[in-house]
Amino acid sequence: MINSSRRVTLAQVAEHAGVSTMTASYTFSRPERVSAASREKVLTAARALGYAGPDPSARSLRRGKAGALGVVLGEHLTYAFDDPQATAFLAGVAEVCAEQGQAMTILPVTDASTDGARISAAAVDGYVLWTMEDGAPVLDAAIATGRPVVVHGGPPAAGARVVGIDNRAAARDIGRLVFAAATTPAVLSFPLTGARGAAILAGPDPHRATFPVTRERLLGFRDAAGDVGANWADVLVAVCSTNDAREAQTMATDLLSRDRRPDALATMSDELASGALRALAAAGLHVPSAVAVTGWDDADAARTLGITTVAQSMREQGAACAQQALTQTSIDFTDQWQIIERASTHPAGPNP
Amino acid sequence: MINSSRRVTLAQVAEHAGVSTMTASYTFSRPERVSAASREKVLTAARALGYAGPDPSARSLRRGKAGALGVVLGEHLTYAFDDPQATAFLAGVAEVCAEQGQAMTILPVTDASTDGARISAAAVDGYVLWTMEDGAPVLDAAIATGRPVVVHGGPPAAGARVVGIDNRAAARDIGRLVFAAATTPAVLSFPLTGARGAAILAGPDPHRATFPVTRERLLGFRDAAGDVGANWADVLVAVCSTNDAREAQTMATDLLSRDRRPDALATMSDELASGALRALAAAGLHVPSAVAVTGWDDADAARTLGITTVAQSMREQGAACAQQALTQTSIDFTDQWQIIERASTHPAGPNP
DNA sequence: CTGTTAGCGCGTTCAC
DNA sequence: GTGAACGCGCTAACAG
Repeated sequence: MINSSRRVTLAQVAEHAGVSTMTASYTFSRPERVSAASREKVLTAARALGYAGPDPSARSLRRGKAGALGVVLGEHLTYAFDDPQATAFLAGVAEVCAEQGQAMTILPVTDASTDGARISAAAVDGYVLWTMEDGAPVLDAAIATGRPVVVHGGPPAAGARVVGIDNRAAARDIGRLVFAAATTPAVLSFPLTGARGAAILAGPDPHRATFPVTRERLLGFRDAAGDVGANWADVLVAVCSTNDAREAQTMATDLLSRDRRPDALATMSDELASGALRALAAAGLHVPSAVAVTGWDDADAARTLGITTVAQSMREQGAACAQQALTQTSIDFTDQWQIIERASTHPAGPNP
Repeated sequence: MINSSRRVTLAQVAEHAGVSTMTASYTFSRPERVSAASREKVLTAARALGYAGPDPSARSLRRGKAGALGVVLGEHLTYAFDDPQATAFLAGVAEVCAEQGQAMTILPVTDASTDGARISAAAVDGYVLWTMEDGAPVLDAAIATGRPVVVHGGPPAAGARVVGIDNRAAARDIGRLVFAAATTPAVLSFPLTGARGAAILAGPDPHRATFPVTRERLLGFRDAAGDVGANWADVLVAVCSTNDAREAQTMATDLLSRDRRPDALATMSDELASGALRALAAAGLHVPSAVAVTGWDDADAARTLGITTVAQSMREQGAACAQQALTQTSIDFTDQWQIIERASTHPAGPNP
């Protein structure tokens, strides 16, 4: 006997069961507060009427909780799901959501004019943001809702917590390693801004980068170049438009054809480093004796190809972001990174 | 002048602006229906009070729309985000959600006893399900909500649409190709059930598989074995517990050590096929002359390693699922697959 | 273009 | 253990 009308309500179920609405309500939210007999009557009535449980929106309104964590990926979603780092991060977020019984709501970002509205229109209890540019309107929109906001990798903002490693310190450390014996250091970089143009720049001001993570890493590489006595103005920075080995190979090939051929290549990902290795192999240049190379992330490729890299766990960082957004606890990741030395760099000497 | 009280409501904003609640409401949902002057007053008041826009849950309740599509991944979320096919599918779903201005709510599935409740408690307008087992309670829970349900790959269920290719037909086709010159065909399979045990079985009944996609492919391989005159009861099926090349390599090595060494290996993914190729290389067996091999999906690995495979677009299937759940349109994917012949099989002769 | 009325479906509150 | 009112915050439908 299935009720074919618009929608079945709790009140109807209660009436059908011959109990008050509240008894029916308790049957679904706190079954232990209802006598077994009443519970049975309610559940039977629910089945008879095709009632699948309390309406989620009504429940959210009344309780003041949405039961979901909002996740905003700064990149176009296509990129995001293609990027292993991003999916590892999402897996971490998802894990915590599952533990806490929360849904995970991914908020698509498309064009700046409507994004803010979509962010504030989302029925979520907090936000986790990934790869935000400086001054991203989405970040402001999230903060404006008054709900907890955690942003991975920055930028810092009043009303938002930042989770992530100290990219500058890590870049300086690995930069010293790869640049150690070099006379002509160079860098393979992520895009500096959302405009995403590929280009080769000589000693660009790191502050031109509006992606905080990229900026911090450039700053660290610049520190490292200084540490080994190189002049940053002479350091070529090849900016790739995407985190893609093929493009990195092209850019690296270009770098290697320059008059002053680089003899050390610090890159911002193992993916970019893989591309660089291919370019070096094609050019017949030995690694690390002719050119030293480093990556970032300690992805599978780094292990397979023997790339010295910065290890960090995106998955744990994703979990920490979710944790903080959901429970207001605080977890510090600043020092949660580690240099993994492999064959793509000269063995480090004793520390000075 | 920021209001520090609990929560700012539309009515408060309206009062502060000196207009009616409805004028304030229209300012946010249909700005064009409000005079510029009123709109300005409302927006100013909103800013003054720190009002970030209408409460999403209240709006959902009133409108009867959640503005979100629910996505349920049958696997533990960890696996899901690690699997390139799953992320491609999600990217397709996300793309359509973004187009339609809908959020994408991922519903974590953990233990069967509470999953159903979480499904029906989600504030979503429809469901897309991925990798469901026969009789999955989650599927029933989704259908019971009365909202549109689309399930990728099956199982078929009253009240749910199924999207996916004809796996049996595709398996039969590629099976004929790989088994063509074989006397001892064998199969490398996904898990048959959620229990996920690894094992080598001789001619198992395909209906033992409770994952519909796996079942259909086994049926197709069995058809193909019959087509080339092999006795299914003699066909060894190595069931891997995960879609992982390393495990596949182990299982393939085991297969190859058997008395009647297989001379053709049909696998259910390019990942499994990659593992098989490694095992064959290690055993010094030439592909395809000693052993022919096929994969499935046309992933990067298939291109790189020259694996004959079934090409299908998970991304498009994800998009189609979302489209159907959101707009009730219907898209047929049955025939949207294609055999890509590469070096891992003997060239096909003219069709009989 | 603006205002009034009347709930959306539920759960907290406080009685019994 | 159960029930009756009330309102969470908003917007459809209708006047005016």
